[in-house]
Amino acid sequence: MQDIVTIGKALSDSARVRALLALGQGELCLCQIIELLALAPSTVSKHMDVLYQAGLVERRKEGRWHYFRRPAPGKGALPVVRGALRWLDAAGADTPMVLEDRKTLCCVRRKSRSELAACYRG
Amino acid sequence: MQDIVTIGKALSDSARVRALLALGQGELCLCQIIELLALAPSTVSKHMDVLYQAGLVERRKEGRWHYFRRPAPGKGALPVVRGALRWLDAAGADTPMVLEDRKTLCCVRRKSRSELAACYRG
DNA sequence: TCTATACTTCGCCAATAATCGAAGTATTGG
DNA sequence: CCAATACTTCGATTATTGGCGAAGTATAGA
Repeated sequence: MQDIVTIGKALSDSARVRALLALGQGELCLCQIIELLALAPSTVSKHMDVLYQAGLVERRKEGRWHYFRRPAPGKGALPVVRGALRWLDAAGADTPMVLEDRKTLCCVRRKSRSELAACYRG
Repeated sequence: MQDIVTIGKALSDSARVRALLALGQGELCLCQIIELLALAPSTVSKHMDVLYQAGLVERRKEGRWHYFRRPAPGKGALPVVRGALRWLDAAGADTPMVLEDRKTLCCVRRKSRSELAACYRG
């Protein structure tokens, strides 16, 4: 019950939903998500923490980079979380925003570290 | 995409989630939902409107009573809505709050019109 | 037609949430 | 050790939301 509301809250903001759907394509570093969403680093960091607290993403730290990914569909995550992600994927499949983000992500993935780090400077 | 966020918002409040899960048991009149949630009529009315705008409930007016129900699982409602309700039912199944509400609802259903209308007076 | 009922809408307030920039922390390459 | 990087946390601001009671609306029964 509290799970449901927490997950509902997590899915009640378009930035978070976009991030989650983008993660459907695979793991991303925070700076890549910042680039995708075009929001301030502190804002994106907070959004990702909301998703993490809800169990919708896992975090991994590699040096100074923080990576986020979906829990593997098969294992680990609570059924309520897996169900939410299944719903999200079905609901988001090939909607205009998702397709656009997918295109943006292709560009983002090609960017170098220093290009991505620009968000912290300017 | 906007659908997802709208549904997410609708599911981000425990009063609305409880109402939706209660409606899984069948149609309810607003005053019954007011009784279940123990909130002011205006508050509950607003909550039900949020659910309605998200497509998660249908409304029916019979005289002065306003009834709410889930869209039939098989037809009408958008797939995104049906998926959300399926997820909700799986996630909410037999959680303590749901079981308690189910018990409360049994009492509520037994109440007379004038007993239910008490919420509008005091 | 008048009154009671069962709502909805409005106006307000308090609490929560989204956003940013600035300051703080951890890591790492020089 | 120092500077730069890649964050996170803090503090402030603004926007949104949840809550209530009071006033408004629609229906029904006397």
